[in-house]
Amino acid sequence: MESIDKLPGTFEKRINESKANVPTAVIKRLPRYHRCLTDLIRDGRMRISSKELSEIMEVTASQIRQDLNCFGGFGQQGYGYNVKYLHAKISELLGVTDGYRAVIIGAGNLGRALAATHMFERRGVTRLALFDNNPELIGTSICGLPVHSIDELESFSRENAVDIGVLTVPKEAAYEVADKMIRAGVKGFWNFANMELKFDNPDIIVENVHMGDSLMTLCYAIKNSSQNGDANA
Amino acid sequence: MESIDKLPGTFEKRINESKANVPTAVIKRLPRYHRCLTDLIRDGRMRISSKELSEIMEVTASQIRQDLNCFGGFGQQGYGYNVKYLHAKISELLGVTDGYRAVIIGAGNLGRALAATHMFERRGVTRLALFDNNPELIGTSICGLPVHSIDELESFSRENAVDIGVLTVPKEAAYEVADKMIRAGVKGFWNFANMELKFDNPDIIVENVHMGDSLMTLCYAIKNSSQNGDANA
DNA sequence: TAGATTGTTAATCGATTAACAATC
DNA sequence: TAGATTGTTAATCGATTAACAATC
Repeated sequence: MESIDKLPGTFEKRINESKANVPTAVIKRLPRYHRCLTDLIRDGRMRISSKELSEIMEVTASQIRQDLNCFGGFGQQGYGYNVKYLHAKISELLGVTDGYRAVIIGAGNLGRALAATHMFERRGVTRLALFDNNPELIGTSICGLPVHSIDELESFSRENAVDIGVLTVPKEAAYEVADKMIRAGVKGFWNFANMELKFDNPDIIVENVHMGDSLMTLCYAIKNSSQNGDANA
Repeated sequence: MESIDKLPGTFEKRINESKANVPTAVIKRLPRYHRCLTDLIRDGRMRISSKELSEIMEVTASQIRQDLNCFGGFGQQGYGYNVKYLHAKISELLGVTDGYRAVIIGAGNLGRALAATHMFERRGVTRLALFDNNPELIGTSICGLPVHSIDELESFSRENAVDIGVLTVPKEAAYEVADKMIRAGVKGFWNFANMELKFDNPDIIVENVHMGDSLMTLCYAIKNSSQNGDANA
């Protein structure tokens, strides 16, 4: 928005471009900026330069300025960035201020662990309920969240305007569960089912989590560290 | 290795290069190849071409051939790739055959969820125990894994040649716990403590997991999907 | 004003894709 | 042998870094 008065001749073009064409690499770095700024606020920092932030985050100052400028001029020449303002802007970009509503499907070990964290609320996401098909769990509550029957998932999602489905179901059940929710207007899935959930409709967003991939990356790095490594190195 | 007889004049150079300089981007794709090949084996497929694999995985055939060739010629011209052989080779690269040994530190909700999965053994990693400082849990067993006191962590790690520490402790405790394990010869950490664990020693490998970042990426994508998106688009 | 630091353009680097010769 | 498909080189594309003019 700031850019409008700076570049009066081209503002129409700039509005359209402001959020479009942001490189994926930049988007994936936003949560880390957000985390880092949260820490800086906690420490009472009021302002920070790209130089200093670059030292904390171990990236280049150039990258920080380039990244932030994908979304507009959040800083001020000669001053740097206002920590709280930048944090607020990035929160906005990441939808923290939109109050998305989520339900967790599957009340197994992972579902329960996700019910127990503060991860959601800390990021502006409200959890409404858990869903499972185990009659012993239905009607109980886990970490303050009611456990409902999967049979009620579609109507519940519709009536409560659920935005996000957190899938901790066995992979065989993932599509069936997701389809119900899509019919009820759910827009995004956080999928822990260890398979690539995918829909033709580009408006349905899926974030597939593969914890095992992360473990394997760790094993690869251990195997190839200088200490261990291949014998012919 | 195969490259030796193909390029007799330059083999010394090639041995050094064979595993060195593999782009990070390639390494991060290996677990997905591994998963996909596991599925193909389950389905009884014997051979596959880069073309067909590219269609299944929705990447280019060129990328698949380029990626695999970072590690040697696993295929055969005019034939493609032998599914089982390729799977075995990638398993080897990822250390699945090395039988790494892990312990989980923290028997809270996440620690328990990790105790319950088959994620580790499926990737050749053996879990030996959980550690916690809650006296009520010490001496019990969770999903077949004994829960020990944190006080025993260092000696246990040394005596049992533990390779990997899975950290599900509060972030304030992460370095203290990790340092103990490093003294005991632990080489790698799978860190869920939601902070960047980092050591000067390049032989200590850390894989920092930030589940919350993944949730935020999902929210960003929902917010910016064509359906919702910014009003001025 | 002078100093600092951004926003932005240009240069570099790395990763992906295309093309094709090698070869099974 | 002819057809298929890899391994590999060259071309393209995207992402990162460097440099500096704009400006607070």
